[in-house]
Amino acid sequence: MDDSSMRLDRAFAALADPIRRDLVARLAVSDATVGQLAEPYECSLQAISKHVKVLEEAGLVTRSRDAQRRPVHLHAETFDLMTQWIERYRREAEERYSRLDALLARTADDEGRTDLTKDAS
Amino acid sequence: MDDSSMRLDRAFAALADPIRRDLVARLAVSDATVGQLAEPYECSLQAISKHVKVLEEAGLVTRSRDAQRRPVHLHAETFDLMTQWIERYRREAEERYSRLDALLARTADDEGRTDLTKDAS
DNA sequence: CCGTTATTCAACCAACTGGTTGACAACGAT
DNA sequence: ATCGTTGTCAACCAGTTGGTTGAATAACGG
Repeated sequence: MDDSSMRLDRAFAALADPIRRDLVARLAVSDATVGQLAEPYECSLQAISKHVKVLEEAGLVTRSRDAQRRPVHLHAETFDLMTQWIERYRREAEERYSRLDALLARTADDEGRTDLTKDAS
Repeated sequence: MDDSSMRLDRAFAALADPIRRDLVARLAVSDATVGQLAEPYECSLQAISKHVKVLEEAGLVTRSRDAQRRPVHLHAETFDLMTQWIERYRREAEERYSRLDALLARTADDEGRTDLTKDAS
């Protein structure tokens, strides 16, 4: 629904592919064109072009124009968004684990459904 | 190919869905059973059961047994793996951006293909 | 044993994804 | 103007995903 949710959808989906993660890793070293990016892989140039497009629509890279070349650059901002989302819940998970809260996990007092992992009738 | 790559595949793919991210957000507050997790959504319980399975196979949650219930807990470790991956490249992207390295981006001296965004014949 | 609760399995379906090939567009060089 | 380079678009295909429903399993409470 929400816009930042769709951005996260696309960003996570984009990185859920080893080739695209590899592209990101290589772009961290240096900007590159689609042709250069495609070179090391067995697959077609078109396939890589698609991958780059996915990364671009996810906001993970941007592109400029230089003659017929369209160099690709990493775009930090969206990585930041992802980190923030993950870190928020990683921290919770860690804290709850270290406090052994898991054993007393409880909420549910708004509906018929009352107990959680332990009985409480 | 590599094992940690597959883990990242599954983890990123798992979070590329708003329902699953919502499940994670709710599990950060408290552990819960599949039934409790399913309640707020319009869709079937089975669908949520599948979502939880995806999260579990991605290593983002673990489950225990308590009678017929199978409470779900957040598992920090995999979040950590993701953060580390992302942060590594976010940092690069940011540094390169602030140094305006983008303008001089160059590598390629190992093959016939020589120049990048600028000519160098 | 039998019923209830909690959850999963199985089969199916529509939509999406990652790959292919072939044609085409954009630009620079000649 | 035409050619080579660089990249995209379009159509297609196989495999995966997210959802459905209905049946099955697991664990407890009589």
